Amino acid sequence: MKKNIKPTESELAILQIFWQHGPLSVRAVNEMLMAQSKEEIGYTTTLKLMQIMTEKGLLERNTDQRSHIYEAMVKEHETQQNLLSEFLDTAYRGSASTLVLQALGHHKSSKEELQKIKEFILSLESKNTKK
Amino acid sequence: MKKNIKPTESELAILQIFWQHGPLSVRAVNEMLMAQSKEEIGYTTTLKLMQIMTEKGLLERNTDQRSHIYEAMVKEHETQQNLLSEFLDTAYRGSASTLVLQALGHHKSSKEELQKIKEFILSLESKNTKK
DNA sequence: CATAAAATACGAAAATATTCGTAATAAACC
DNA sequence: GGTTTATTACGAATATTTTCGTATTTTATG
Repeated sequence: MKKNIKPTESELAILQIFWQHGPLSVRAVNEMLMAQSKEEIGYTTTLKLMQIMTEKGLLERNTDQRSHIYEAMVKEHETQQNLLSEFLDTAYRGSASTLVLQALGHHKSSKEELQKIKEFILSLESKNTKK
Repeated sequence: MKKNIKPTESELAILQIFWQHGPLSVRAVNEMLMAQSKEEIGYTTTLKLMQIMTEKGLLERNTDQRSHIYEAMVKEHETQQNLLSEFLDTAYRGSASTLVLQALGHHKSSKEELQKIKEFILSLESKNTKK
């Protein structure tokens, strides 16, 4: 039975780093966070966050080495899906099509991406008619 | 120059009520919040939130009547757009197409909605080729 | 106009999230 | 092995959000 733990904003920023780079030490995560935000972030701040995330089950740590190595315990796709469901409900009252239209309208997608979306819609439609 | 005020979760819930029902008193909002959450919410809790929202410019109040009437000062569409941009960045690292595919995949849309989305994509594509 | 009923004002408690200082620990190096 | 250096542990300060108690104000009503 999976819990639907919702990461906070800071936690999500850290998860993104793990999803992109795989297992990392606190120092590595801290440096990457600073690199992307261009702000000073205390090392112990990052450490504490990662410890809390480990308690929550968002991360797991390996203490074999001197500097502990953490890795994400939740999948990017599943986490996005959970966040999306909530976002859809709170911001769009559940209307996925409104969200989709706005996302397409204001955020550029490449020709290939549009093509992929179109194909997906077609596959959804054929599934419906076949039924 | 528009400020990009980001409503908190509770504030968004209140905005949703205004967007759906137009100008309302504190009591009315409080009752609607309780109706949808099935939980007891103190009247002064809702009042305080609405006062804060007024300070932030999210709401405006009319004090003509005994019980003040509030209304939303931000548009649903624009607020959604702001929230969407941030959500896209933090949860999807900016990939609108990934979000769109997930939204279509996990959240049902009607035949008509899918049709509308398809047409919108076609219009985007023709704009590209014409250019 | 005195009283009761209903609303707003205000401040602060409670809950949650973020940040960091300092102590303790480990291990690297002379 | 003692000293330096880097890391983790821990607790608390700060900030933000949410909740509510109590005082004050306003209006309705007898």
